[in-house]
Amino acid sequence: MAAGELSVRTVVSTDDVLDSALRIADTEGLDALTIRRLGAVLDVAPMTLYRYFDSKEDLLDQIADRAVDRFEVPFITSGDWKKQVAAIMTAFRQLLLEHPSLVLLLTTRRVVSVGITRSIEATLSHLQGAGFTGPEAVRAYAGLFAYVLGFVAFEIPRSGPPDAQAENDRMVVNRLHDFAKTRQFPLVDSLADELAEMAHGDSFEYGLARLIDGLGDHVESARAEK
Amino acid sequence: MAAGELSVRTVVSTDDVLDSALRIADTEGLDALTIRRLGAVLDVAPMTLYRYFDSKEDLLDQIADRAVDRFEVPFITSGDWKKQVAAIMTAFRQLLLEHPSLVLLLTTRRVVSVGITRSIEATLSHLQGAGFTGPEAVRAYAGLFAYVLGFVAFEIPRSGPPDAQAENDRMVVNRLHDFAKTRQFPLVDSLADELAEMAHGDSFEYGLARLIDGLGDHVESARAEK
DNA sequence: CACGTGTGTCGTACGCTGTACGGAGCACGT
DNA sequence: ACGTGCTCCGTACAGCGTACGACACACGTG
Repeated sequence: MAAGELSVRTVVSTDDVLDSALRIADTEGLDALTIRRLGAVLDVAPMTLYRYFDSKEDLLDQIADRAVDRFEVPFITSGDWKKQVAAIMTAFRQLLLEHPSLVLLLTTRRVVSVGITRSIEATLSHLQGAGFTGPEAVRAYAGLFAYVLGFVAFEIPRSGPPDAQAENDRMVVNRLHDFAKTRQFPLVDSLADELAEMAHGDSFEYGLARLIDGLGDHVESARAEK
Repeated sequence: MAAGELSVRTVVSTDDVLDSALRIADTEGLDALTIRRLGAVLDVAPMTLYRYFDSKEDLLDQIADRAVDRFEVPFITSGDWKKQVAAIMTAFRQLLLEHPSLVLLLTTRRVVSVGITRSIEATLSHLQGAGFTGPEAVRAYAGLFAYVLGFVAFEIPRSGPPDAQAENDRMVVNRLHDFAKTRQFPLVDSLADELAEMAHGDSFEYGLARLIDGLGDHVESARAEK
C-alpha cells in the first residue's frame, strides 16, 4: 500500500506484532493475549499472524526476548562494585515491573537473549573486579538474579488497581490474624500488617544490600586467608 | 455404595480430588491439569467435580494451599539461628522441587495458608532471637523467601528428563558462545559452561549462606552502634 | 408401604481457545 | 500473456471451562 514498503503486500511489521502482543500481555495479563485478540488489535485476520511466529509458544518466546532486550545496563560513574551491581539489579527489577508478564515468561521458559547476556557480562565484570573468581562470580550472579526474580514474582499483585490491592492486603491481614488466634502464631499476629505489605515497601533494597554485603565479605575473607 | 460412607452417594472425596489434581499438575505440568482430564483420572464426569470446587481458579487455590500445607518446619537441635533459618529455607526449596507447579501457583496467586504461616512464624522467631526487630525480621524474611522462590523458579527446567535437560544446557551454551563471538562478551564466553549449569549445582547453598551472613552482620553492627 | 423432597451425578451445549487446511488474489519472471 | 509463488484469510476441528437442566437415588413423613 505505502510506497516505501520493504516487503510487498505485508500489512504489518514483525515489530508491530511483537509490540502489540507485549503491550496486551503487560497491561491485561498473559491470559488476555490470544491470537484472535492480537489480530483484532492489528486489524488482521488471526491466521495471518502465523506469518510472524510459528506457534503461540514461539510468540511468547519472542516477546520475552524482546522485553529483555529492552534492558539497558546502567553504569554509575565513580561508584564501587557494590553500587554498580545494586544499580544493575534495581534496573532489572524496574524492567520486570514495567513488563509484568516477563516474570511468568522467565519462570516458564529459558530466555537466552542478547539483552540478558549484556547484563550478565556487566555484572560478572564488576564481580571479577571485586576479586571473585570466575565460577564464584557466576554463583553470585545466580543468587542476585534469583533474588530479584523472586522478589518481583512475589511483588506483582496480579497488577490490579491500588484500591483492590489494598483490599487484598486487608484480607491477607485478616487471614493471618485468624490463623494466629486459632493456633499459636504470636509473631505473625503482631506483625500481620508488616507481612501483608512485605513486598510493597523498600524491602527490596534492604535484602539486596544484605545479599551484596554478604557476597563481598565472603570474597574478602577468602582473599585474606591466602 | 460402600457401607461406611460418611456422606451418602458421594463417589470420591475432596482429598482424592485435590491429590489427583496436584499429582497431575506436578508430574505433567499445570497445562495438563484440565477438568476433563481430572475427571478421567477419577473416573467421574467432568461436571461432577464442581461439587468440590467452585471454579478452576478455586481448584488451583486449593491445590496450592494443600501443597504448601505439606510443609514441615525443620528444627535443628543445637544449631544457631543461621543454621535454623538455612534449614527452613532449604526445606522450602525441597518442597518446591517436589511440587514444581507450586512455583507458578505462588507467583500467580496470593497463597495464605496455615502451612506457610507456620514457616513464617518459625523463621521470625529465629530472627528475633538473633536480635532482629519485628519489622526488620519481616524484611529479612521477605528477602529469604524471594531468594528461594526465585532460585527454584529459575532452577526448574520445565521438569524434563535429565538428558533433555543436558541437551537444553548445551543449546544455551552454544547461544552464549554465539553472542560472545558476534559481540564483545568475553566473560560470558569463558564462563558459558558454568552459566548454563548455574541453577543445577550447589549455587543455592552458596547464595543462601551469603544472604544469611549479610543479614546477620547487619543486625550485629546495628546493635553495636547502640 | 407410598410418596414428595432434596441431593449427588452427569449429558448436552455454548462460547472461547490454538491452529491445520485450502482457496483467493496479487506481484513478478519469463 | 501466462505460469509461479507468496501473502492473506475463511472455514473448520478438537479441546477448554462451565451454565443449565434432567435424572436417579436416599430419606423423612404420612
